[in-house]
Order: sequence, then C-alpha cells, then structure tokens
Amino acid sequence: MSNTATTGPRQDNRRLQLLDAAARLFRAHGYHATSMRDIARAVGMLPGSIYYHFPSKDELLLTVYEEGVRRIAERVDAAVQAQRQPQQRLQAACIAHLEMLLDQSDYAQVVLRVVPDNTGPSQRRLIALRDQYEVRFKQLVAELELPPEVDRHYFRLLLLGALNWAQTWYRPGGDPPRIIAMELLRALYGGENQT
Amino acid sequence: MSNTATTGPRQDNRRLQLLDAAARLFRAHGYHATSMRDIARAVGMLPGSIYYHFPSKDELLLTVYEEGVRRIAERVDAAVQAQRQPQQRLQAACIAHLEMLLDQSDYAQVVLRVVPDNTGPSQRRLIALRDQYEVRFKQLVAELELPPEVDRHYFRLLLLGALNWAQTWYRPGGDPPRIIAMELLRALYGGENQT
DNA sequence: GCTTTAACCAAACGGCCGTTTGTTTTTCTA
DNA sequence: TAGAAAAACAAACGGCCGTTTGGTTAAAGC
Repeated sequence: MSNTATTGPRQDNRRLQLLDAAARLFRAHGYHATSMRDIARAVGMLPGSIYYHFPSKDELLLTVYEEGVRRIAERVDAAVQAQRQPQQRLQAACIAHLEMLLDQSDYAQVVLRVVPDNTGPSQRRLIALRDQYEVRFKQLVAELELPPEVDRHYFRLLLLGALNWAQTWYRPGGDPPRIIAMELLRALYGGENQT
Repeated sequence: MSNTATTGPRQDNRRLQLLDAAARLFRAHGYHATSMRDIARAVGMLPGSIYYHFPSKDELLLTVYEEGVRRIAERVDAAVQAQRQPQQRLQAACIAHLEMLLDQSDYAQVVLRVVPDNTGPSQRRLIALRDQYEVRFKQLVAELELPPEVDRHYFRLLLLGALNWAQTWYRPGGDPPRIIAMELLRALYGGENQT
C-alpha cells in the first residue's frame, strides 16, 4: 500500500495487439462492419476483455486514429527534413505520404479510409487530428514557387486529393507508391521544372 | 394530363420513395450504419414491406448505385457534347461531375462515398459500374494536348482523385462546385493555356 | 360483382451487436 | 512467500439487425 512510484505497470502487451488488430480490421472492413467480437477473436481474447484496455469501441477507433496520424506525420516529417529545395521537400512528403497510405501502415490507412461521419461521439476529434496533419502540406505549398494565377489553397487540395484517392485504385503489383507519387507530381507540374 | 398509359401495373410510387430515402441515408451515414428500419421509417413504411420492392439490402444498394451512375453519366455527357474544344470539353465534364458530387444528387454521392468493400455479394458489380463511368474521362484526356512527359494515365487519376476527394472537404457556403472545378483545373494547368 | 393481384401490415424469427458484471487466473512486488 | 494489482475469463444483459411469413386492404380486369 506504499505510494512508491518505482513500480511500473505491467508491459500491457495485449493492448498493442488489440490496436494492431483493430487497425487492420477497420482498414479492411470499415468501422461499422467490424465488431468487437471480430477484434477479440483476432487476438485470441474474449469480447468483454477488450473493455479492460479501452472503455468503448469509439475510443478504440480514436486511439487507432491518433496513432495513425502520429506515424504518418513522423515519417513525412523525417522525409521533408532530409531535403532543402522546396520542390524536393514537397516531393519527399508526397512519397512518404503515399507509401504509408498504400503499403506500410494499417493505422495511417484507417485515418483516410474510415470517414469520420457518424462514427460516434469523437468524430470531431478525428477530423481535428486529420486537419492537424494536413497543416504540413499547407506549409510545404507555401514555400513553393508557383505561377501567380494558381491558388495555393486549391493547389494543396488538388495534390492531397489525388494522393489520397490513390487508395481507391491502387493494387499491389503495379507501380510502387514512390513511382506513383512522382508520376502524379509530373502530371501536376506539366513536366516544366523537373529535377 | 393524359400522359399516363391506361394499361399496365399500378404506379408503384413507393419504390421511388424507397430509393430516394435509401440514397439519402446511405450517403449521410454509410451503408452499414443505415438499417432497413431507418429506410422504412423515412418513407412511413414497416421494415418488412421493403422486401416487396427489393429482395435484399444489398440489392437496394446496387439499385441506388446503378441509378447514381446513370444520373451522373447523363449529366456529364450532356455537358461534354455542348463543347467542341478538348480543353473545354474536359472542363465541362469536371464541372458537371463536381456539381453532381457536391450538390445535386444523393445517388451520385453514394457511388463515391460508399466504398464497395465488403458491402455484400454485388461489390464487383459496383466497382464495374464505377469503372464504366470513368471511361468517359479516359477519352476526354486522350483528346487533350499534353506535354509529352505527362503520362495520361496518371493525369486522369490526378484529376479524378482531386475532384472526388472534394467530397471530404466541401462544405456548402464556400465556393460553389463550378468555381472549385475551375480553380482545380487552373492549378493543374499551371495557368498556361487557359481559356 | 367477382376474382385477381399489387401493395402493405403485423408479428415474429434467429442472430449478432456493444457492453456489463462477477469471478478467476496470472504476474509482480513487498 | 503472502498478497495486491493487473489481466483475462465466463456469462449474460437489453437491443437492434436483416429477413420471413401469413394475413389484410384496395384498386384493376374480366
């Protein structure tokens, strides 16, 4: 009963397993089509046991979402910081973004696949998380040299839309995400100022 | 008002009401989050009565999907045929596409909002319907003059992705769909060969 | 007028849903 | 090694799900 802080909590491994399974299933089938029983079965657990780790299904989605944003942001930031020229910085960001979105992370894919409409009480926080991530692209586009007629707001929406929509037509076996990102950028720039 | 054929079955009015309600609810809440009871309540009907008009929920979605593709294709085709120059033909298609997608038709919005993954036995037909519609844009892009470095395949995916993704950020009260389409195209062309 | 039939009602079917409750097992510390 | 805390089990709760079945109503056709 002593108030010692030396005692760390147990490793809590299954919590991570739960998050992994939830991310995978949410990505594959969507939020509503995935049941708590599905998630429990995927980690070899009884449905009720999930509620020791998460208070609700909604909160489970929120945690996956947060982790997804964290992972894709981390990866994109690292890619951007390795470049100097604005054009190459944006290209690096697009490549990293697309790799996470198409190949790497179930978590990141949930962020864009699961539409935060009527998914529960935390839908506003989901949207806020997504917006917070996209601020990076706002800054990258602001650095860029563009013709004066081009509205940077719509330039960003054009680029992000094209990248995110790739999730709907991408199939493994075709061009890898890196090539796709570069081809989309080339189509966008019209082949003018290419590296 | 003698436009009614004197013979034939009864007018079967509620079937259209059902489709309208289903389209509206599928668009707003998604397929899985919309129950047959929700749809029945929206038209003032008991849940079981829907099965007189449609054999299953899956078939109901398929019918909405088909009607959505039909409506958006009809509208886009009309807009394209009113133009001669390839660039203006594509622009007209984009405007019509976006207007249907953002403002006009619940049916058309279902086609792009409801991801046809694990929605039931007819998911392949849903994808086929969507592909069949997008063939139009393939042709429009083929007519277009483009720099030789630009891959027309990715040019089309870039454009359609940007347009379709607008569904996730569009809010009524901002720029109308027509302006959005033109701004996106301007960002895509880089302000070069504008009308 | 009688029959047919389109259209819907009324009521239930089994099943899965998210979640709760009480108990048991495991694990780590004191 | 005793005991507390963490983690999972076992079993149910009420409720909603898509769908089925059989009966009722009212318009249409002969």
